[in-house]
Amino acid sequence: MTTLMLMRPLFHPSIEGITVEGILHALSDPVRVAIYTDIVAQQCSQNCSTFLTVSDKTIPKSTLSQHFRALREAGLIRGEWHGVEMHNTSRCAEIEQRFPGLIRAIVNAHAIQSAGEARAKKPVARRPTKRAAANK
Amino acid sequence: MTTLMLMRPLFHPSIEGITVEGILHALSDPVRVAIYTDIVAQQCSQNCSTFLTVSDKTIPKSTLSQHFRALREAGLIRGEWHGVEMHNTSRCAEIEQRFPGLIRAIVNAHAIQSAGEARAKKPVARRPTKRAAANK
DNA sequence: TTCAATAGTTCGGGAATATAGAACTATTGA
DNA sequence: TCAATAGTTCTATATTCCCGAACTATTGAA
Repeated sequence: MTTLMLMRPLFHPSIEGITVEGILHALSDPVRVAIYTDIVAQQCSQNCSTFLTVSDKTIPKSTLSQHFRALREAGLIRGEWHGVEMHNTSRCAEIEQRFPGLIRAIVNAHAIQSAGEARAKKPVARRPTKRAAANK
Repeated sequence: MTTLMLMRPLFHPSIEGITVEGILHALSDPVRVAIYTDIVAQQCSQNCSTFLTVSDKTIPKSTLSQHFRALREAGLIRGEWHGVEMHNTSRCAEIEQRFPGLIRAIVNAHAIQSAGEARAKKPVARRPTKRAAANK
């Protein structure tokens, strides 16, 4: 006799149930924030398997599933089944109502950081210093 | 022969070393965000023992010490020894330069949430509904 | 100088949380 | 009916968090 695995329904918090701590915790993970900013950027919904690799790193799908759950239960995204696949949309309009400016500030800060990292990684995009030119 | 405990110097990240993830993670804890908002509110510095109780809950001082370290190493506060006690000041001006609007949005969101919780807890501050009045 | 008091840190182990492989569910299309 | 696909749940391991106990470091008083 084997214990059965049941597929429980998705949980989404109400607007009042959404907390700042929950949002910050959910977005304090690099994989989750990458997923979330992508979902926000594409107004259209994004499904799980779009993110099997995040910034050149392969994410196991069980881990991905947990990340999506974390985002969902923090109230950041809404997921709904369309046949065998899930459609995810951001709830940023609702959150904007409860916590004005919060999501925008976080997404913006993340963009600034990513831009900085990209600049640091690709020195070709930078005007080389005299010293660097001499070392070449 | 006992292994000795050494008191290593405080670490503070440089501005470039501060990350969004780090900030969000540090502020995703209710105790830490309470400490931080207090330090931001009082421009003057706050020492550890001010926070032995946070929202009617006693926090052990070892735990508090860890929380202060987390805030420090996320780049949110700067701590410096003044004799036997530590003075903590917020680094929000620096962070504002790197991630404009981020801290303000988070502190503001937290204030909104706290106000909502306070309203929910003290029904006297709310105009009672007819139904509530009838049940009285 | 010595010692007690004070403020905070570090250590260690138990609790909670995160990661990821394997097995599973549920839907679709052939 | 069945294989393929998309995602979830289970489980074991790894990491992180919490807090009591022991410790460091400074100050002020005897």
